[in-house]
Amino acid sequence: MSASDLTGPQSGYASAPDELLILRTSPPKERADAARNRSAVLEAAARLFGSRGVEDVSMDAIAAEAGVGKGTLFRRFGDKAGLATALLDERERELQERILFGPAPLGPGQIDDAPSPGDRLRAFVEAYLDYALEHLGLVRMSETASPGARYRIGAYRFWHRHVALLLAEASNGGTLDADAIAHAVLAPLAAEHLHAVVSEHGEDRVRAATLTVVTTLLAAVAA
Amino acid sequence: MSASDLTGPQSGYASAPDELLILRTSPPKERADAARNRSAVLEAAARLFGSRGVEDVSMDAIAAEAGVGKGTLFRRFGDKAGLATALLDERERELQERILFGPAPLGPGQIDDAPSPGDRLRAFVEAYLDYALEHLGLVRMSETASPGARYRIGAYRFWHRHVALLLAEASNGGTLDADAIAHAVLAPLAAEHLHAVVSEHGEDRVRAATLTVVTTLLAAVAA
DNA sequence: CAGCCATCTGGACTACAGTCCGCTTATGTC
DNA sequence: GACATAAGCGGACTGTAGTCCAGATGGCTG
Repeated sequence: MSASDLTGPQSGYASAPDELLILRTSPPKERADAARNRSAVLEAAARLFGSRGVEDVSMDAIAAEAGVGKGTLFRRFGDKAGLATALLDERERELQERILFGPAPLGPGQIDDAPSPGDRLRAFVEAYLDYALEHLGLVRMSETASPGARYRIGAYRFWHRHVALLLAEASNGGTLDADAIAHAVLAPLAAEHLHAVVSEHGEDRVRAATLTVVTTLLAAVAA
Repeated sequence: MSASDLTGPQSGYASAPDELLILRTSPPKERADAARNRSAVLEAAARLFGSRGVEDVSMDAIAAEAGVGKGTLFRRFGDKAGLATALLDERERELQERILFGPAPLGPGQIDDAPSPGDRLRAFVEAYLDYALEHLGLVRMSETASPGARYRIGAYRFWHRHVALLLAEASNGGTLDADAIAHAVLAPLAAEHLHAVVSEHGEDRVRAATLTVVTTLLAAVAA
């Protein structure tokens, strides 16, 4: 679920632009008070996360800061992971659009500068690391606040499909279980993993190591 | 911490046999009542986890079933993750010993049948998957019950060191950041990841995909 | 055996995530 | 403008992880 909340007018839209057309039916209008509360919550959450850390802010505190009841907060965002996801929504969407429509090597580029799938995959890993490391606290909360959250949110499905498609393309007809291998490629991009490893080795080494693994995989797959 | 509790007589012993000698000082004797309670808790926990699932058993329930107070439970095992770790202790230790001292290709073998580091690494991944998939509920609890738990427990350090050593050996003097890459290799072995991917693709595909990634990495590293 | 004290005990207590449901209010209709 | 009704609201409530500390107890020492 990468839409900014669970019940707003955009609810039901798939997270990825390439799926935008699927469910255009009946965008139910959002009531004025609902809209007011929604933005109040998001602003309050951003404020609190900024001043104390993401870890140290309770849902009660957010509700109080926003001046709404707890029930409202939870009905709107489902749980803590959903709230984090909503806050990340814009950044995430932007990255997804660059991947789908942007310039090479991250995006498909133009006909005359089409990048290789391998280049696109490496570019994806770098861009994703930029995104995740910049907002690590939030991403981590969105992935771990409830068990299994990472694999349920729509964004993960998007990354997974993207990686699987590129792997299949790179293998060029080889018998490769692209779906399953894509999960393995995404595993070291989990926020929990990044958090632990970055604090041990620093961002640069983590970036380099992740790229090494992906690059060697691509080399073997293309052969 | 792979010892079976936090305060018992073995506390302070490092988890891996190759570190056993480091801290032999003052194994404080465990009081009889403490020992009784410790095994009561472990038995109660095993019983409850077996009958309901690991997810659906609260610490209160375990304390009640064991006939001890909550304070005792938490002082002994730290938190839910620690309790799970204690329950896994024996199995984990056994695997660690096979790795350090057992027959090839998982262990170092004898002088005349010494396996290659690549073979040992593949054997490790297979053996670890056997272990983790067999006890997935418990392993998952031990890794996720508290945030960052996976990377704090001694067992992870052991697996990491083992993988890093094998990678370094396999690269045969190449300039390889074995420590950082070892983390990336271990990422798809996280219980949370296994849980999600196995329920999507099944054990066989997950095993195959993980081995594919490791194998391609080894091929590139050795070259 | 008596006394001392470190260790251990257990349940009351806090804080937090998440649920529930009776009440309020915005909005479309006549 | 009044009404009907669906949508939304919020705070009381529940269940759980984890903390704390006053008192009990086991095990050493003389």
